[in-house]
Amino acid sequence: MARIDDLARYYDSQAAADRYYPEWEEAGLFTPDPDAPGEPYTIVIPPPNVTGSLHMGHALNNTLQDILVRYKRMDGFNALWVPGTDHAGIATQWVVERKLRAQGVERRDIGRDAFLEKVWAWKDESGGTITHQLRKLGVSCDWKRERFTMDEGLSRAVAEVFVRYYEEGLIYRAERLINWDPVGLTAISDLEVDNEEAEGELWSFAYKLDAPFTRADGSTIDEIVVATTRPETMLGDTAVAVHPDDPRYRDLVGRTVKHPFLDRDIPIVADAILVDPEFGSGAVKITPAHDFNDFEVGKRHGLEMINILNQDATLNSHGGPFAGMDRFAARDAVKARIEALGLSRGAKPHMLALPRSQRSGSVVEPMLSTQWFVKMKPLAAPAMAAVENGFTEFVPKQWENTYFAWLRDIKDWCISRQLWWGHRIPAWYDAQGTLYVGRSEAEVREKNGIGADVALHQDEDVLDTWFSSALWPFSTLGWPDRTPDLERYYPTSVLITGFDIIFFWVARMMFAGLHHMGSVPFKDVYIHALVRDEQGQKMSKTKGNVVDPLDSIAEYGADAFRFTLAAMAAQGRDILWNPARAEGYVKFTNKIWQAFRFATTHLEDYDPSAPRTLSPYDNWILARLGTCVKRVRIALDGYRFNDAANELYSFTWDELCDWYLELSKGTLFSDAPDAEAARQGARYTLWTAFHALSRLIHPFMPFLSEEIWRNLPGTEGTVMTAAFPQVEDFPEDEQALTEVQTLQQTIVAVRRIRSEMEISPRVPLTLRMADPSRLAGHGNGLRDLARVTAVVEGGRQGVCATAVVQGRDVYIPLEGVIDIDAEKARLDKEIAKSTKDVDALRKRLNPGFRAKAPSHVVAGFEAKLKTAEDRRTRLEAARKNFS
RNA sequence: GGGCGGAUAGCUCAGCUGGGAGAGCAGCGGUUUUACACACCGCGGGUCGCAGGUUCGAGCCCUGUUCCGCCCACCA
Repeated sequence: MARIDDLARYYDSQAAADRYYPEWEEAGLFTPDPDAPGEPYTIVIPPPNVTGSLHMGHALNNTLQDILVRYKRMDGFNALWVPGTDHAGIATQWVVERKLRAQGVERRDIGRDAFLEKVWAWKDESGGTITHQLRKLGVSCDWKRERFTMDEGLSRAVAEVFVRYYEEGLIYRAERLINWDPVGLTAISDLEVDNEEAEGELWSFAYKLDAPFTRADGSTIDEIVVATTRPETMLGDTAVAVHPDDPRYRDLVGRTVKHPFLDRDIPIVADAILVDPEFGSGAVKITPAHDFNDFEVGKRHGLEMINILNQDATLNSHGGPFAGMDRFAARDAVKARIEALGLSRGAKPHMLALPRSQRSGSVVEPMLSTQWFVKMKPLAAPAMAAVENGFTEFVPKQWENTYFAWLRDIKDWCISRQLWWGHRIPAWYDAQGTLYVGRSEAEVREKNGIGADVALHQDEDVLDTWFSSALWPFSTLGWPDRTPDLERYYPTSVLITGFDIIFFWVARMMFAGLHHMGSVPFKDVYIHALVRDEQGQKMSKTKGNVVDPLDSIAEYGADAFRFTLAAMAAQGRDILWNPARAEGYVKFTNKIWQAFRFATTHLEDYDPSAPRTLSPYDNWILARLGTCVKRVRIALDGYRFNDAANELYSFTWDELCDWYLELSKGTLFSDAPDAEAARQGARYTLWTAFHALSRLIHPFMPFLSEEIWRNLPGTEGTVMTAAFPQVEDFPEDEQALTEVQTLQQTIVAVRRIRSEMEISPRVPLTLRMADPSRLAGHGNGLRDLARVTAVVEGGRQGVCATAVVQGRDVYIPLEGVIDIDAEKARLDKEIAKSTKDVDALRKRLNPGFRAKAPSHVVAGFEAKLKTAEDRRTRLEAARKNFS
């Protein structure tokens, strides 16, 4: 049995973590049994990049998940939290490429297989980093079920989904205009492009008509002026578009202009969709192969699509004299050439959106390319409907708008990447280029009757990383097999993630889950904020403002660190990391620990079966505990992590420590023989309070709570699997609440008088009041907390300070203790305050209010007014005694 | 261009369905009281961005507006 001497003077979170975490893990406490009873509660982790390391966003994200999982597990749910990592195609491949490049090796030099070996080696080397860091945070995910997006099972799921989509016509291969990253040398999806505002110029030049044209009014026109921010694209121009109703150009539609230095005639077409006659010259050069709008125009008018770029964005042979030049060099060269020809028609500054690759930062080039796409409209519709119908709910709800907005206008998803690291597309071609899609080469051969003598080669491309992430909620549970886990734990209960991946991930999981599982992948989606630095800046390595969660754990301990994140996680708002808050919560862990040490001194030989009587203090704190349980549950059930944390904080500090422990001391330290039952009552209450508190704080502070649990007599096993406290365990007690409230107000009143009149806490005081019975039995409390040594029946006598507690006068005889002026001044201040109070209440209780406000509200304010008026009357009476 | 947040005490932020404005930190004053000075006791401090409106009553609802931040978008 623990004695206080066994408990460290200060709580050591790190030591507790090192002691308990491995124990929990080895005992299999993170690993639920699908056959075990209990309603399932499932969370799948947003898989971090396998070779990444923990940042504050992860820390917040996983702390919140762990709080929920621990809470639900304790509350009787069959709780599963599936951890895992993502192969992060582009990101990981690039890291390895960079490492190789440092050794002077390019991936193409060593070839695909050798390169992939290097990536796997890197994955094996650094892949455990982040999961070990997560353990430091204390997360209770089931490491036995840890998955990786490229492990065997998940790769099978990817192939399966690909084939099914393909067979249903939802995946197709086509030549389309896509976003091309000329540095990464791969196609990327719309989401991977960031548009950056940039200053550029809108530069105009003239296309000469093939022959001067005499118009109906007799005038002659020989050129048409177009404007562009990317002059080099004129090398790929195959039309000039004007608005069909534009009187300036209407008569030119159908004629042609001559390309100034390429052997090409360019038709003038009418296009009402693209052309805004108000903008620029009202004529638009059309480059169908390098501009998304122009591409559409090209399709509408059957224009030739001329790709002028190589993969690295140098000009290809279609660039004529500029072939081989970089696109930006070509831009200047083309301009110079046109200027030299006297066709330049001026330029003006122009703000433009520069599309940049999220990964490489290079300027993305719209490029005509054959890629694989997922047809989105048929998948998006059910995904929207599921949220509209409430099968999945976002918290906070406003994010549903974001979700809808994206899905509503969604375009087909380009899923092929010209990378090596990732799931290779399950498609094969024979020598004639015939395409076969299947789960494996063997299946393709079998299904299509292709013998071993016929060579097949697999598509070189891999899939967008998010293609596999989209399957995460069911692929991790064993799909496509109907595993016990899948049956039991799908759909998951809640997804906890950041708003930045609502499109990338959440929406895609929604449609994948609906399509392949027939139901939503999660019931709730809790969207949490971004963790920023103190100035509200996004944390980034280049800014040097990154706070490393591991440093924070080392500094504050995982318990306080987690509590800080939870306490700061107000819905719908970014978290500005504030070390002062963390320091404050370190003190909170200390406070709990010290209080527990105190409790321990009284629980050494605690015998729960000993006869006991409960004091009003005992009943009071137990009732308050019940309220705390209720509020914490409501808060957690509503994903109000900060509310739950604040409730625990204020209950523990303000009520348990500041009041109950102090009030219980009189009993606990009493050596009166007849106080034994009361002592046992106080011990019972102490024990009960810490028994409950350790469980209540466990989801937030797993190690501290375990340390308490283990050292609390009469507990068994681990707090991790103890039942989360129920409201019903703690009876309400109106009488105790009232009684203690009276006592508290009296004590506070006395303390204030002491403080304001500078009466030393050592000077004992007497209270005089008309009805001392109201404080009967609270002599110890008054003595210990206010150093009031006597309460006598009677009115004002001699020089007294006067306080009004709950509408009754309380006198404190101060003969010889203070000077009268101090009490006068104090009373004047009180009266002024009271008057303000009364005035405000009278104003509120105007006729309109009385007539229209609900009667209980009116009654409430009337009572308040009466109290306030009474109080002022009493204070004024006290003041008169001095005048 | 469209959409979404935020603006509340010196600082950092809570404030759920409208019912006399809160916390932590900082500040000021006091206290070696038998768990804790990482503590205890007390105090001061806000026209809730601005202007209107609805209401008996608005930090909260409506309209407008200013600043900050974010997301989406093809005006050449």
